[in-house]
Amino acid sequence: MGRSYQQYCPIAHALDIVGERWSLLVVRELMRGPQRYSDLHERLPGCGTNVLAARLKRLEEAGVVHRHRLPPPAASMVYELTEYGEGLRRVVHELARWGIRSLGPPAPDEALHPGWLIEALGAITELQSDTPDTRVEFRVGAEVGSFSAGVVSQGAADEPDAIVSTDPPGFYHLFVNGDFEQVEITGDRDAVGRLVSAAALGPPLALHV
Amino acid sequence: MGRSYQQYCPIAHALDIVGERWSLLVVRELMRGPQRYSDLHERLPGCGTNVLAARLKRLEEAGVVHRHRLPPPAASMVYELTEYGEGLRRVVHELARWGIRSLGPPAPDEALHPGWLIEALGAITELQSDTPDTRVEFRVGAEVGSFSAGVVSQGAADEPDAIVSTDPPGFYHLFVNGDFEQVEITGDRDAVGRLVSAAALGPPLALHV
DNA sequence: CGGAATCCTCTTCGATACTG
DNA sequence: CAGTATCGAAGAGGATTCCG
Repeated sequence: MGRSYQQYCPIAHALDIVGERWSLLVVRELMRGPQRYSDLHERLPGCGTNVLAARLKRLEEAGVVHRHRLPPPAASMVYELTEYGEGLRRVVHELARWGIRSLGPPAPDEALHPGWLIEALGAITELQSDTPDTRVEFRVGAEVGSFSAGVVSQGAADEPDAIVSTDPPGFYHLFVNGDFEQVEITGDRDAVGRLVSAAALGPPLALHV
Repeated sequence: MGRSYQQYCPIAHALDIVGERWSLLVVRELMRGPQRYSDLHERLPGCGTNVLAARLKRLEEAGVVHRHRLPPPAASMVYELTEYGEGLRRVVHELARWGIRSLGPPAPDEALHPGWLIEALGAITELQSDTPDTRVEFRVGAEVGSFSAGVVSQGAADEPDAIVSTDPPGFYHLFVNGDFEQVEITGDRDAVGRLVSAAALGPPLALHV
């Protein structure tokens, strides 16, 4: 176990559990669903095997992660978030919403992992219940996801108000800069506008060091 | 600078900025307002002077913190959050909301820092706009704070629907366990109930290691 | 006195190699 | 596949010293 901050404070306590290096990225991976040790290791380049093992053990002790063996024949070990661990989804989404403002757009040829769009939509629209009747479908590169009545789902939308087609940089500029120049919209442009406004990510930062 | 995760991901990027040990606790302190170096050092026991200096430098580079000199005669240096740094408030509050579930109540004689109540109310009621007309005043130990129309403020409330008097453990049990046994309420008990429900912290965890 | 830079020890990280 | 063992490099923590 890492060293505790030794303060009676919910924030310090939370960081005692998930504040060590790699911990929240392990959680990020498990938010995609149960994963095996080697899946995690593969998706976290730079994380030593011993460090990953230590983090998983710590997270399990703290009730964030549950480790269990799959039923035979595929009798391998998988890790998954507990109900308490699922509670970190909001934390991670808020962190993503904050981080995106100083991240900058992806390079046009940046390799994004499959499923990124659905997670991005989830984080962007986290907590937004003020776009109740808006339905928008996003087609970004090879990914398709949609936002409908406050819920994000993979794949095409049913009778969307609008369809947004773009590439990852265009998607970034749409939500971070409110820039509609790099997206192609068919249908109700205002529906997209409402979604972007509701996301309320805040202005981007000039490049930092 | 610490070592980067080297991933194009808003979460990894955010953690590159504030994921190092002590960084988010520095931010927590600055959320109380501008602070001098020695104030921060005093409030972060266990944090070495070199580590604190390094974190502040990193946070300044990243546009999270702004450092400036107070006008004479008190020509000392103060650190404060930038607009971008203020954006971490939601992250920190979500972390607190998550952490509180496994923290357990404070010891009856636990020394809490002045001003804790107002921060606790802020985190607990973060994002809760579904209690528009509720006004509750809290008197917890030496601290007084109030919640009124979605806004938290220090001191007594103007014509509150209810006044809650208790000690810190009672305050904890009220919001985390929904336990009204350890609080004394004058006025509209349901107003307090609505606030507790809206907080929606989730169930507490059994003691973890 | 406030705000660090330096020095030194100890722990943790990250990479590789190895084992049930 | 799922880790443990090992080891050099980097970072944390504590005390002291230096600077304005």
